[in-house]
Formats: sequence, C-alpha cells, structure tokens
Amino acid sequence: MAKIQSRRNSTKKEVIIEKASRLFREKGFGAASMRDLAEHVGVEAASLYNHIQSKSEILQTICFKVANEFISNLEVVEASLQPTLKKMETIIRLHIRMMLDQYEYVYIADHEWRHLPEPYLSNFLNQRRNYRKRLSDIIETGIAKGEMKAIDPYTAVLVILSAISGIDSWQRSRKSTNAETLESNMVKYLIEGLKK
Amino acid sequence: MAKIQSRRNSTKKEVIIEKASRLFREKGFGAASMRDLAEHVGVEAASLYNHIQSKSEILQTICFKVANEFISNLEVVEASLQPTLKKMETIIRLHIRMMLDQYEYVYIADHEWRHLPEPYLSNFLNQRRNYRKRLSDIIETGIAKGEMKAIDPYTAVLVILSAISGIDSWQRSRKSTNAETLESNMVKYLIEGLKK
DNA sequence: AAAAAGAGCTAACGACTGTTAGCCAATAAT
DNA sequence: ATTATTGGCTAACAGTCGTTAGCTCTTTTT
Repeated sequence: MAKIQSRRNSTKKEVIIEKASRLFREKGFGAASMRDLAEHVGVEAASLYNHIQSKSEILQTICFKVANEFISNLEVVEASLQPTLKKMETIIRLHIRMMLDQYEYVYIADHEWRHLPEPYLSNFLNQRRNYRKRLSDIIETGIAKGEMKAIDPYTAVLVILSAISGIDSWQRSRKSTNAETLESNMVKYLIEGLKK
Repeated sequence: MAKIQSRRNSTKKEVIIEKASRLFREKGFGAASMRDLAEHVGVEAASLYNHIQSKSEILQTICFKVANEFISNLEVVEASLQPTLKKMETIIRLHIRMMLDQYEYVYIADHEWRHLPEPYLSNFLNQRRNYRKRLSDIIETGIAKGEMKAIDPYTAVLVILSAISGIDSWQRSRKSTNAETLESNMVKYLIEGLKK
C-alpha cells in the first residue's frame, strides 16, 4: 500500500464523501456533478474513481451510515428500562442532535434517498418503515400502560419525525438560536402532545 | 389563433404543467428531462416550447401558484374574528387539505424550490419567510391574550408546517387511511401542544 | 380567398454527464 | 535495489441535456 491517509485522520474516501455530502445537499444529487465534486476535493474528476466506485456509491454510503446510526441508537433505547414517555424524549433529543451536528448527512438521507439505485432503494425504504413501526410500537405501549394520552401512534411518529427533519429550514433563518434552546423548545412541544 | 385548448377545459400549457408536476415529484427537477416530459404529454420535446419558455418557467409557475394560494388563504384567516387558537386550527386544516388534494404541486413547492433561478429564488424565500412570520405572529398574539400556552412561537410554526409537509411520506405507506381521519388525528396532536 | 398564427415535426447545436483507458511519478513492500 | 501498488493526470467515449432553427400543415382571422 502507498500512503493510506491524507492530512487529518481520515481516508481520502472519507474526504470525498464529506465534500460530496455538502454538495449533494446544496445542489441535490442529480444536479451535483463529479467534476464539481472533484474540484472541491482538489483533484481531477477521473481521480475520484481511485477511491470510489461510482457516484451512487457515495449516496449509498451516506444513506446507510445515517440509517445504521439511528437504528443502533434505537436499539439502546428499546433495551433500556425507562418509561415509554422518557424513551420518546430520548429519541427526540437524539434526532435533534443528529440533525444539528451531522446536518449534511442526515439531510441527504432524508431528502436524496430517492436517487438510490435498486436494490438499495427498497432496502433503505424497508429499514425506514421498520424504524417507524418500532417507534409507533413504543407509543402504543405507552398508551396501553396509561403513560400517554390516546393518540394515533403512527400520526404521532409522523409528526415527530417530520418536525425534526424540518429543522433544516430553520438553520438558515436563525443561525443565532443556540442548539440547547431549540432542542428544549422542540421537545416541549412534541412531548406535550403525548403526555396524558 | 389556432385551436386554443385540447380536450378537457385546459390549455395545453396547463396539461404540460400538470404532467411536469408529477414528473418533477417522482424524479426531482434536475433528473426530470424535457424529453421525458414530452413523452408524457404525447409530443416531441421541441414542441413543448410552443407553449412554455423554459424548463424552469414550469417550476416557477408551480412554486408561485402554491405560494399565492397559501398567502391568500392566510389573509382570509387573518381578517376573520376567530380566536387565535381557532385561526391556527383553520390554517392547519387548510394545509392538510392542500397537501392531500394538490399533492404534486405542494410537494414541489416544498422540495424543489431550490432549483428556482434568481431572482425567483430570493423572491420565493422572502414570501416563505414572510408567511412564517405572520403565522408566528398569530401564535404570539394567542399567548399574549392567554389563549395559548407560553411556547416559542417560531418553534411551533416550524413543527406545524414540517409535520404537515411530512404527510408525503405517509401517503405512500398508508393509502388506506382516509383523509378525514388523518386530518383529525393530526389536528389533535398539533393543537394539543398549543392549548393552554 | 388571402393572410396570419398556432402547433406539430425533424435535425441539430454546444455543453455537460458519469465513467474508462492508459500513462506516469511517488511511495511501500520485498 | 527492484518490484508492486497507489493515486494522480490527460484524453476520450458514448450518451444526455435544454434549447433553437426551420419547415409543414391546420385552423383562425380578416
């Protein structure tokens, strides 16, 4: 092997993916070109292919990296002994933080998954459906245990996840608002709707 | 003038825009091609230009059509004498209905506005910012009047609008759920978080 | 009947797309 | 010291993109 990493403790592949995530968010996957990406990496377009296999491989990497992170976090919460309302709060806070400090990645997994080629597309959608189902199961349990008010669980999941993913349109307009304030405001609203 | 309308009471331009809205939603603005669109309209790509000026003119038409509809609806609500909580409920129901029966258009205005060329882009974002500000003003008034609980108004607006725009990811997975049920579930959750 | 305009077509332009081939220099492994 | 590998580069392919030019036929207006 020749030199395996550039400056900073990251592979060139990781650099490419990082720059790509920025570009994909700004322009959208379809409108972002490899020559565009190459320029941001500081290399010719063809050279990218020494590190990646294709444009859509980048998208796959990003989407499944995010998906896996959410799923493994959910597993920890599921296994915990918290009451259901607290579980939901934990998950909500986690989503908000992911959104805030891995913004580019989360955004792409949220908005650009459409451009995944099969079979990755189906795979991704299955994981997403499964994830949502498990969240609504928590709420369902919460209602059954009398810890939450009777509300349609899937609607609640939809509202919660959508509200959080909408933070992107906030970021730009109110960079000033600090993260903790945003998080606590948001949790307040979303949890209030679940509380009995 | 030659024949000014095709079958149905719609101009060919309207047909093009309607077909385009479907295509733009499915593939994204960048990935949808004029040849693709032409095929759906039943015509050669070049012939489209007898009715429209450019690809992005279609996007502009869709985005501002939706924006204008929302704004003029808001004006009616603002001018009404309802209590603030009722105003918000009216607006929420209106958004949900727009989302359900003008799905394609609303989706594009929500997700594809990024591809608007300047100066339309700035224009659109200004209108959006203004719209959100006016919603948060209603909530602020509601809090001041003691009709709503003290919550950060802009956070509430963000949660509400994002939650509704997330209905798209619902539609596909639960076509069965009828519109009224969805609407009432959603209103229940979103209004509950505002009520004192 | 003559003129104008609408609305379709084919062909093509120039720019840009993701990607491959093939070459060369530097580094790592033997 | 020699060989192998890595990771750059240039050039190019085959395709697609939005759009225009220029033609023809049909329909409307005068």
